Amino acid sequence: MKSSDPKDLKLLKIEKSDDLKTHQWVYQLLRNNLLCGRIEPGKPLTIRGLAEILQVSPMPVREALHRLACEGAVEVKNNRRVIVPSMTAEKFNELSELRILLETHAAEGALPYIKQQDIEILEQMDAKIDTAVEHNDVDNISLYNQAFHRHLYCANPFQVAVPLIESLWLQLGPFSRIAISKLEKVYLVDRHVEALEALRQRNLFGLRRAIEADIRDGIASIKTVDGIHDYFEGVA
Amino acid sequence: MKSSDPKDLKLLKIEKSDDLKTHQWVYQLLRNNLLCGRIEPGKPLTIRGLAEILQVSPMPVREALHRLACEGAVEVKNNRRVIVPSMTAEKFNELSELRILLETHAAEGALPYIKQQDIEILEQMDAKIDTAVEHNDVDNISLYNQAFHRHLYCANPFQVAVPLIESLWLQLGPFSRIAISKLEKVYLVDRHVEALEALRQRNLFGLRRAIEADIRDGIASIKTVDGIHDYFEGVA
DNA sequence: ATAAGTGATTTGTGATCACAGTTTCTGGCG
DNA sequence: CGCCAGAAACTGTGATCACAAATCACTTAT
Repeated sequence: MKSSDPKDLKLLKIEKSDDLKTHQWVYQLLRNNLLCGRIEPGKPLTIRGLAEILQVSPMPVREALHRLACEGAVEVKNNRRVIVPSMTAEKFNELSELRILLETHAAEGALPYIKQQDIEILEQMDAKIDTAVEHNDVDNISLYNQAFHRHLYCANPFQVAVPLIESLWLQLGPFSRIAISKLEKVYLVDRHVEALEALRQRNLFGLRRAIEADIRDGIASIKTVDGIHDYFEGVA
Repeated sequence: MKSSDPKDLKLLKIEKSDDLKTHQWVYQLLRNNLLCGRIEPGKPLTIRGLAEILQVSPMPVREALHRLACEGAVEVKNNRRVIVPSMTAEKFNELSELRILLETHAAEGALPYIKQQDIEILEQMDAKIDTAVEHNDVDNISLYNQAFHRHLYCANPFQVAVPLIESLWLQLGPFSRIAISKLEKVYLVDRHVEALEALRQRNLFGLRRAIEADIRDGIASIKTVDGIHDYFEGVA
């Protein structure tokens, strides 16, 4: 069996709730698997192949793939082949810089709307992250971390940056996951504690600094991976 | 005839080149019409209605609408009705701030890659903008202006911010157009000349300042529109 | 006359089919 | 043994149909 066989995929399934349209279910499922790095860069994805794996008709898969392509999570080649884009060092740096730009801005915009209840929710989320870090549960570290950031930014009811930020996460996801999975142990200074403290004090500059530090820690952590350069561009 | 009739649409058609897929043609057509403000906020769009107007099957229209929804150009309501989102003052300010953030960043990243040839192309584009301004040709002012900015940012081959920026343009487009069309005469200090001068001198800070000034001028120009607040939120 | 109820129409979604372009496999030639 | 042509399989795209949900319009009861 060729390694590029579109059907050679171990997908993390999620249950399909009834109020979810089929194409939304397929989209979220593929999205999760991309963020988890379960679908590696360079992997060709086909509509019919995925439809067979997921036991749905090709139509909802078509829509989900188009949406993911629109968000930059997958790339439609000229040959109309759909693949997970490979990462380059320059692209990685650029995406990281954009994350810092947009997320510090989003945090700043959210600060005035943060209520005590939000802080409590964020504390609970951070606790879940800590637990995941203890267990070295890379999947949940990513998922809970994103949930933490999303809840913070979405406190601003006039938020429009979050979709852009999620697009960045989607593009960084597959690569980050592969890199992080090479780490023996994920160790991070808990910048979320600093962010929470800044939220309580309504300290705008402190919040921006905590968010930026949080993102930069993640980047630095990835860059400590031994032989990280092998994972840029030319992944077989 | 009800004003909300989906078929009551005067769409600006574009010729369909042969190497363009039908759904891409529909997408670009709708995109242009949205940017031109020809489809006003609040207008309901239906798949079958558009398919009949454009004389294509519902399928490519479905894909085009989904893509536009993904980019924030149209909004899919809970009732699965698709409408052009209305603008609020807060959303407008937020989108404008994000434009400044992302575009100054993109300009900075592009500067090292700008060649003499690029500067000449940009000069020609700026001349076309000037001509459009003279003739008060709002359609082309927008189009050429976007082309100018896009060419500048895309000089960086590792560019990843442009899709995000284009999403912002799409969300601002319909509203800006309606606002600008109320102006008797578009008058702007030509910040592009300043940007070009900064490019020649490889002046990073000057370039950022020119881009920011260019965007802020546009915002200020829109805000001079008499009764601008009538066009926020509750457009009939 | 107004408002609630009910049937008819329209909507988006998903499935299936036909088709053109691409890739891949295969068989025959140099 | 290597290489290239041709066929077979596969891919994405677009069209059409069936269906459930939502909307609209008309009727009816108060």
